[in-house]
Amino acid sequence: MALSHAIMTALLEDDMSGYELAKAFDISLGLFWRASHQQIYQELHKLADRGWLQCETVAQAGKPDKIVYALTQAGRDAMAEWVLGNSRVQEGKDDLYVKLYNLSEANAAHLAVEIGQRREQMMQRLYLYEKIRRRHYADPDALPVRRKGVYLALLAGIRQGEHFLAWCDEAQAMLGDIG
Amino acid sequence: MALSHAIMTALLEDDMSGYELAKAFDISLGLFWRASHQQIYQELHKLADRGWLQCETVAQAGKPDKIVYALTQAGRDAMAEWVLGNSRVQEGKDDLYVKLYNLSEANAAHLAVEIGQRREQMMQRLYLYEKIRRRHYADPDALPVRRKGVYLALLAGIRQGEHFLAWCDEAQAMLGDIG
DNA sequence: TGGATTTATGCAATTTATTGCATATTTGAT
DNA sequence: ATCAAATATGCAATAAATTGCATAAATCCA
Repeated sequence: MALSHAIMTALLEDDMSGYELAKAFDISLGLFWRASHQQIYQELHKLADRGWLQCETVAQAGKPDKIVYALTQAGRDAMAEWVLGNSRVQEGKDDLYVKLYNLSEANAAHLAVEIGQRREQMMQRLYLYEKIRRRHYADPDALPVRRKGVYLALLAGIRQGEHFLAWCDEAQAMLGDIG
Repeated sequence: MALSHAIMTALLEDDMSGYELAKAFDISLGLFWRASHQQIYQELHKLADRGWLQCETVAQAGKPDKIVYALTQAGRDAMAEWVLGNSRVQEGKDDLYVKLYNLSEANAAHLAVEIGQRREQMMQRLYLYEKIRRRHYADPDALPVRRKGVYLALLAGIRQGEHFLAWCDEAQAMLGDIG
């Protein structure tokens, strides 16, 4: 299980509540890992039970209380060990490509629309990630070690996104000739 | 659930047994969907129960019998309808990127090795996909409609792979300066 | 004839992920 | 006052995926 590791990674620098984590997963780490808030809350309980996280209820002005989680030393040790193990790729699964195998005159127009929507979503994401990159990773070689890793991950996401946009254009051009 | 649709897509042109499907998922469709043979066999039962597939035991010379599955008309109809619905992206989940967020002097060398392994795997895949492309999709505009869709999916996979190789090189260069 | 390998299919337990609720606090608008 | 929306946390049922077996026919090699 690696959702736990994704969560602990998000907690490396900042302590966070489940709610904050859920939002963090939409942005920074979201390119590489998705998780619902239900999953996150459940995992947080498990990690706290295992002693890798500790939690504390924090009162807030103008908002309900929150439960803030922080990595314990045991948690940090577990992470350090995990990084040295072998990674597992969980290949992305995307209906869109499977649908393309079913291309016909009857659905070409629909698929062109779907691709257009995906393109739009990716544009918005890329805009966000590019902003982060320009703001915090403008000079990658000057970054401290850990941040260099974050930079590389970000770079992979951005490149992937850019390639996807170009592909969308090609695909739509080709689909346009059919529908 | 869309494993069912991936399976039925694989059966669009050729009837296949579970064993053959499992192998087909490693190649052609494998860029976009992964499934274990256990999952496939189970899904085949469900689809047959639902009337979307029909099966037939076929004796083979020099091999055990196999159970070959074929799309029924109901199955084809269900597929045609499904394509017109909204797609769901299941974002890829990859430990490697999460690990990069944990980069340190202690693990930079290990991560460089992991990236090298991934690069190698992707090279082999790309070699296969490029071969398919050159052999069967050399002139995309001349393809029949359905094959154009397959071409577009293949193209997406190849582009993604090529970008990944380039990223690996960059990442290894950066990691080399650390470890 | 015994043993490894490939082909071929499957069950069962467990872990992960999704879906659909349920609840409660606080702000701000009507 | 009430109602919507954002914040915040959670349970339970189901679906999907993974992991670890188990079986069996046929080939090939020693």
